[in-house]
Amino acid sequence: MNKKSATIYDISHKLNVSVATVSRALNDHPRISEATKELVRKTAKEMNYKQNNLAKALKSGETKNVGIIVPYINTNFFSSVIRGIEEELSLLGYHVIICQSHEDVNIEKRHLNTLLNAQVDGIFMSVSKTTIDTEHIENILETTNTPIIFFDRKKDIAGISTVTIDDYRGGYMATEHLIKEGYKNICHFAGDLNLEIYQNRLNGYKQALLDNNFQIKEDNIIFTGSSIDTGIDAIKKLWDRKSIPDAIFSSSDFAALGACQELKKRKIKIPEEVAVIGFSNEPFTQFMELPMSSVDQTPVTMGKMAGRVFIESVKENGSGVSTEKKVVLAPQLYIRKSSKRK
Amino acid sequence: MNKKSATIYDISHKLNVSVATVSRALNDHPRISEATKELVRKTAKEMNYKQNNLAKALKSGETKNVGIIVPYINTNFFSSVIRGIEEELSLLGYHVIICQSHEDVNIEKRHLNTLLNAQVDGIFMSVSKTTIDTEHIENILETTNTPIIFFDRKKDIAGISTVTIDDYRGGYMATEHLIKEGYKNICHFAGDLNLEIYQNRLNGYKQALLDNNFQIKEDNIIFTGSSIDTGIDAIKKLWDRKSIPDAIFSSSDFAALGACQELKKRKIKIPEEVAVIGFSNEPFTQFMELPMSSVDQTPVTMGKMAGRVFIESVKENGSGVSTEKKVVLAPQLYIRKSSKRK
DNA sequence: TTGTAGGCGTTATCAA
DNA sequence: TTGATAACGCCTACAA
Repeated sequence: MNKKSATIYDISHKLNVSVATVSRALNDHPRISEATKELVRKTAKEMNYKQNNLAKALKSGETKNVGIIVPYINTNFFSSVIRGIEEELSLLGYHVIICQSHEDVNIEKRHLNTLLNAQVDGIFMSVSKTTIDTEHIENILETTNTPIIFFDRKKDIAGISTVTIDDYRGGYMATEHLIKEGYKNICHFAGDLNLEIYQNRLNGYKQALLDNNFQIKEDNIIFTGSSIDTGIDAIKKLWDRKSIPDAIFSSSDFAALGACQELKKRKIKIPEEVAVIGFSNEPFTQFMELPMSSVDQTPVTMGKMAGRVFIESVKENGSGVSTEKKVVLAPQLYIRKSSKRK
Repeated sequence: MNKKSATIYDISHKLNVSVATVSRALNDHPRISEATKELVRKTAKEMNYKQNNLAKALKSGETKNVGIIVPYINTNFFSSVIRGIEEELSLLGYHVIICQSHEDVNIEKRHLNTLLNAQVDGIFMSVSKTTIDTEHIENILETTNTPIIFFDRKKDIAGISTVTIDDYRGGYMATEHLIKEGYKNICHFAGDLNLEIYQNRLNGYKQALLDNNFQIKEDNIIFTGSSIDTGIDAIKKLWDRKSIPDAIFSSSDFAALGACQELKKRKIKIPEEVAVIGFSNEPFTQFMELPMSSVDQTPVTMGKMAGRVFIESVKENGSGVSTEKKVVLAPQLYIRKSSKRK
């Protein structure tokens, strides 16, 4: 009952030629007569022959598979990056293997290991929030030839190429925009500073303030997560004290959304009394009651770039040298009603 | 400069034992002394040995990889289903390979083939809109043992398990809800009827009308796509003629969104003058200016169920018998402001 | 132009 | 308890 697919042996038997001939014919080897090629191809089709990439990979050392590790796949940002990578690489015959770390460094480690065991040709990853130590990653670099490419959430490790957006500039642009709109007391919802992206957004915010002769008030920096609830809590916290901000630059769209909800509840008008601007340009931002300004991360482009960086590193690996690439994409500010007072 | 990872041969050399012993020790074979096991494991770690799953797969015939083909990965629905599948299967040591068909049956075919070449243990798929003929799929069934599982967008093919939601019931529920709210002239935005899901949603809509003594007016069935623009166009078309509906049940959230936008533009009040209800419960629906009612498809659950169906079929395949499963999940109606008149 | 044979890294069978 | 060896399916020197 088991249908085993035909191998080149089966074909060679049927045709009374050697396996080598079959293999070469199937691979369009120049020194095989057109007649045999034709014959082999025809019978291969008849016998429903399918090449076993496993065997080929075992021989060649190339699986034509790459792994991707992200915290969760079902967010607009990560699924869009994956889309970009897949579109860039599937044309070149690569398959894309997806793993979710659930923001847990131990799961991340496990996936890294199983991907390596699966002999992937490369690994794309955005580190989890709990990835503080990076020994497990550096270790791979030292002991294997498998290229690793960080996208978005990177760590500074020599020899690893990265594709990111300029989060600093994103933070700067958002803050500067608020200043130009006349807001005076701008607060920032900062994310987990263990991740560079949030560190950079915060720094951009700070520098924009300084460059415009504003003071940086530590009280105006609230740490939130990337959920609606943390945004709600942040508003509660802010309004419980004296100095109330007139603008919020949030490092997360979801926290910004929570802020909008809580502000509405308190009958505080956006953007008249308080401006709100988020980060990521999640699809929902443009459909909100009050369309929300946000910083776009061009995720599909990021994925495509990451794919290209990988391809280059594969080529280089063949030639011996290997230099890391650091691609930095420009963020794009989408200004909508939530931050336009003028 | 090339770092080649250690094999069991390297270990066997170093320890002066046979490869067989090493292999058995690593696999915790009962008839190997604890001492050698310990020694082997220790040196394996020292030499940074990593099992080559390729070789193992070649031998065993199991790659522990499954393929998933979806139109696009970066939509909430598909990425959530994938999340479910990944979470269910990664625990069992499987990896998940993602392919996008871009709604093109030819790309779908190509992916199907390369996945088969990659020796995946199973294939999950949601067919593309251009998949009319299913010969290429039936062919796989006949010539391989690779189980195929359809989720959401299925085709009726004997021997293929499916996991779907009850779209008929979803359509019925949505329409009935509108009727109970007192709407009298309910129109339907139908999707591509080549896909069963849209056929079923339409049928549910019709039956709900009939069961409540409403007439089915063919004019009230507008064919839209799954984009905002098609929803806008639909409203234009409807309002250009005499009998204007007082409720819209859209088979797509995006078309429903387009409708809301166009209605607002025309100063037509939702839900007082016209009710709107969508399908898919996309994240943006709850954050809209006027939160929109929608039918939830429980995508993560769908993915998990699909994973389980696959596992069962793997077990069965070992035992010889193989019966197809048809899992139908219950849709969930989320009633929000856009359809509550009372 | 075609054939022979070895090897990729494992596991499993048969001996010892 | 361990060892030798064949086999998984393919590719590729080397030979013919």
